[in-house]
Amino acid sequence: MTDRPVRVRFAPSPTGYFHVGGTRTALYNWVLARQQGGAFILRIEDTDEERNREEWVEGIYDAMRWVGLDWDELYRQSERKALYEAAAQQLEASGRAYWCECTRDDVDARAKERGGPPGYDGFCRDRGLRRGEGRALRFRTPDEGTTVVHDLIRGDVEFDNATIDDPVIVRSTGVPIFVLANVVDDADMRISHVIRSEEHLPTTPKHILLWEALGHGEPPLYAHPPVVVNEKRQKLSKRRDPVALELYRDEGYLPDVMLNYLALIGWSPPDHRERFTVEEMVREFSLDAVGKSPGFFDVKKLRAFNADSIRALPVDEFVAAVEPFAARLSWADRFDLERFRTVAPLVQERIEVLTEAAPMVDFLFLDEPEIDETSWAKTMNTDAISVLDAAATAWESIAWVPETIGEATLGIAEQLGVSRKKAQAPVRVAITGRTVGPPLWESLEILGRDVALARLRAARAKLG
RNA sequence: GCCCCCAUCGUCUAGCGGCCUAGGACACCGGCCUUUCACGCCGGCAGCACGGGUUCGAAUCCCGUUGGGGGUGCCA
Repeated sequence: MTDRPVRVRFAPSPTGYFHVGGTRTALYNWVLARQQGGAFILRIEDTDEERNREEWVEGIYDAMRWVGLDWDELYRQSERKALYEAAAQQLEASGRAYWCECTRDDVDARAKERGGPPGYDGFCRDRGLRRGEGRALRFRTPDEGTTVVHDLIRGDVEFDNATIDDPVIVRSTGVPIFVLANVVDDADMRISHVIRSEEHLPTTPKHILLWEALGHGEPPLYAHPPVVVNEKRQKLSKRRDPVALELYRDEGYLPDVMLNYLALIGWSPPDHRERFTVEEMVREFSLDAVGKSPGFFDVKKLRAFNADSIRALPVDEFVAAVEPFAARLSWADRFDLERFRTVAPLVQERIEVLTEAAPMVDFLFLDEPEIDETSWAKTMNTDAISVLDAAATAWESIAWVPETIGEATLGIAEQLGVSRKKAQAPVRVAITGRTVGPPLWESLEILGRDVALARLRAARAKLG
């Protein structure tokens, strides 16, 4: 069984935004396939017609492409219904499945009445019902014995068959349920390893039982990596947590950083490095090195990784990466890529996500700096007037390069008997609008002497 | 309720019986550098959930307790 060719699948359902948790599951699958020279299959599990939407399917493709998880084969379950129907008929014919007309309310009511555990009680098991309106097909699970899940991450997990209810496998509408379609496809696609998140572990015995009932022999190898959780340690939810991968893409996270960080929730390379490329991961990944306990999705650490990677980017790549984000700015028409290129190295080491890049140097592109009120109030005191006047005078005749601009500006401090900080701050606010930003002397050089002097005068005028 | 999983600093983890006085990273707090911010460098805070075993020796193995999570759908 282990010498079967490696064929893995990632099987998302298009019922919402593409999830960071799902990205990690996809990554583990993809890495194993690439490492073993196997196939990575993308299977869209769109059997639930009520909840699926075509735009979510597109979202899956976009997200996978963004992080570079390319697939070798693509399937959609909505196009494979005949296969599931055939499997259902086979199970019915062999007596392993039966039609049931109980509604959810019936099942609940009976459970309550007998005071036992909730769940289906096998009411229609031997009623010999035929297919018909309002009837669903249930799989008859064994009443005795145990089913063992051999899990590559967790070891053997044993389930008592008596605790496994008969699951519905075909809805009364004729549409197959996840468990059926999933097993039929895994068999048909000759999947060797089923790697899916921990939440599926409790239903895995049903998959195995079904697999055997269908006569497929040895089931695939299973591996259930732990779930990714939020700060309250609950499974990330599309509803309450910011988990859409596209959210991170739009905020300016690098795709390789996403993969690196996500891989680290539950796995680390043999030498304990934290930063690695996908190539390195393909080389070193091993399922039995995947941890068992749930991991918190820590955006702060993600940001730190991202900042680090942005800094390490060759300048040209950094500039190219910023361009699409600049295009979304409210002042996008004023943005100039070549001018940005001149400050890019200075910006690069000061941001954590790409969306922060252009706004940090907006004053280089706008006609007038956008004044931050707090910064202004903090710096534009009575000393500021003499500082601004002195700067204007000093700047008139010097060579317009960072070194001399710096010398001249800091010279004001001595001349006026104020601290260097005090001399620099009002000038920075007059020029950039804020107390913090990229190195000022370099910024001034790019801005040019005329514009610089004009901004000094404008600020001076506002002070009266 | 029942079934299943999990348990090392706040967080992600290293550790797979002696190398542990428990290592790294993020976060946080100091300091240095410095035209602001950031980078960089130096330092600090902080953890084996609890109780029993097994063993010469346990963070590591076993049992129990507690805690957390997942499942229990005609969702996936």
